[in-house]
Amino acid sequence: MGWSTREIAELAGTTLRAVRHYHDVGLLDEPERGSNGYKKYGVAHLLRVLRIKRLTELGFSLAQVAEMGADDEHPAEALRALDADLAATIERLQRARVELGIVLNRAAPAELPPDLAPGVRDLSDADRNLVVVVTRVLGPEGMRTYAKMLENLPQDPAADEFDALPADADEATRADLAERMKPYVRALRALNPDLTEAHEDAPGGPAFARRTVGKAVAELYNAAQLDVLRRVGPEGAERRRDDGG
Amino acid sequence: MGWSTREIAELAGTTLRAVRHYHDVGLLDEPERGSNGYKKYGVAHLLRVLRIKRLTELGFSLAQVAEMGADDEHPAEALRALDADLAATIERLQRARVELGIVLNRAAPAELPPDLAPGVRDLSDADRNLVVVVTRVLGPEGMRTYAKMLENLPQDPAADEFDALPADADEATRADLAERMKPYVRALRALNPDLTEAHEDAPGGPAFARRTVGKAVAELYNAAQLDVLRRVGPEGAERRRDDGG
DNA sequence: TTGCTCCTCACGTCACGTGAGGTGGC
DNA sequence: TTGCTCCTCACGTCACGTGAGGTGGC
Repeated sequence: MGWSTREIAELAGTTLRAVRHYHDVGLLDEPERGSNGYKKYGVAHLLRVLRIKRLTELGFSLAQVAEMGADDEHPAEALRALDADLAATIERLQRARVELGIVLNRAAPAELPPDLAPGVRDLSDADRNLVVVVTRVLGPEGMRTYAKMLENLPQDPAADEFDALPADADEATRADLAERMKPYVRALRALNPDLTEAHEDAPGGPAFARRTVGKAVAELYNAAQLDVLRRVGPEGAERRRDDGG
Repeated sequence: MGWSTREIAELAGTTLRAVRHYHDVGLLDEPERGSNGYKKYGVAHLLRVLRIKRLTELGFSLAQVAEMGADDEHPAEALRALDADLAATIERLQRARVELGIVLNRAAPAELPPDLAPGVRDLSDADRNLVVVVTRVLGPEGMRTYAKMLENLPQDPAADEFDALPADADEATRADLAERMKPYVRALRALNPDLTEAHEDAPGGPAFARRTVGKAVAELYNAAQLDVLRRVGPEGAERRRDDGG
């Protein structure tokens, strides 16, 4: 009579080591031993292990299980808190699945908030990376403005040319490209007059947002591209199609 | 120029220590240092940290992130496997919430499979614990038979008396109670003829199931109750209303 | 000089997993 | 004697958390 450690473990659907761990942390009383030193577990132990297992599967830590004591009463408060946790976790995982779906469809890199994904599909690598950085510094209001812009990007006939511009492109090429991009930038500004204030509610402050985006631009585009941007925008390279400052 | 460790951590929405940990495990290259030894991070680092963070939030381990390499390609296979994992986890958590709801309504102890919960509402503590043990040893077929029995328990007018029977109840009391319980046991057997084979598909074998349930009965009821059970059932105490052997 | 940020060890946490080395009954 | 199960240390794992002690620019 009396179950071995392996037996209660299997009856409870858990492992040898888990049962011993519950002894170690004081969650489970040690049973009597046989003459050979083997533990001999009873029904009370099995019920206890089942209770521990169920509660941990529900998401309680062993410390919380210990606090809840040995009686059969489950404090309603703890249960309700856990239920809220579970609901939040489920929502988080469901959002994760949605994002996974987007990534699987190659619609956007995984680092982007899902609502920005559609507008970003046709951008170059550098542009997409810039979008990722910008989304890290804007506040909620600026984010909305920015997302709206991405959804309504005008056609830029010189976009491919800009993206492919070699770092050592000569002066004439750069000047010509800048001229042909000016109408695009004007159209962009006309379509998105609010863009100028997009950085205003940045959590780190407008100045930090501006510096951060400026640094990203400087690192993501090559020398010739940066020169073209300087010629195109009246206020310097920080103001490409992606920045609101 | 160049972000500090704290800055990329905040830009990426993670912690100082996490960024350093990514260095430690080789997931993130160390950036150049300033003359004071401070690290100076660039946009590529930020993008990398964001990628690591997004992938780990999706449920990948750091080792898996490392395997996926530094490029922007997310192996579709890994993503699909993860998606299946997420779906399973969500289902598990949703089941957990359902069970939480049952426990909150005091309808059953948390250790019971949810579909058995309704029939168990009115049982004594000992009976409920016996049900818990029985559900640990039966196979799927036996479980169905057993659940059906719990849903159709006949009325036992002597149930309260049995549950309250003191361990030192005298001979006359025990004999009388046993006589009055016999019709109940007969009715139970008539309603559930399959119960005799409920242990046949037990995963640990019928013999183990029988021994386990017998041990549980012996521990859950007191001496007088066990004596009554012996008198009531033709085959001994192991055959109370709960056992199918 | 005082604060503040940065740095590098290095041990702690949580819930066990995984041998390492030894014993006891068939 | 060989296998098998049980036992007790005790270190390992994973993704960081948390001080401990020291440095550098304002």
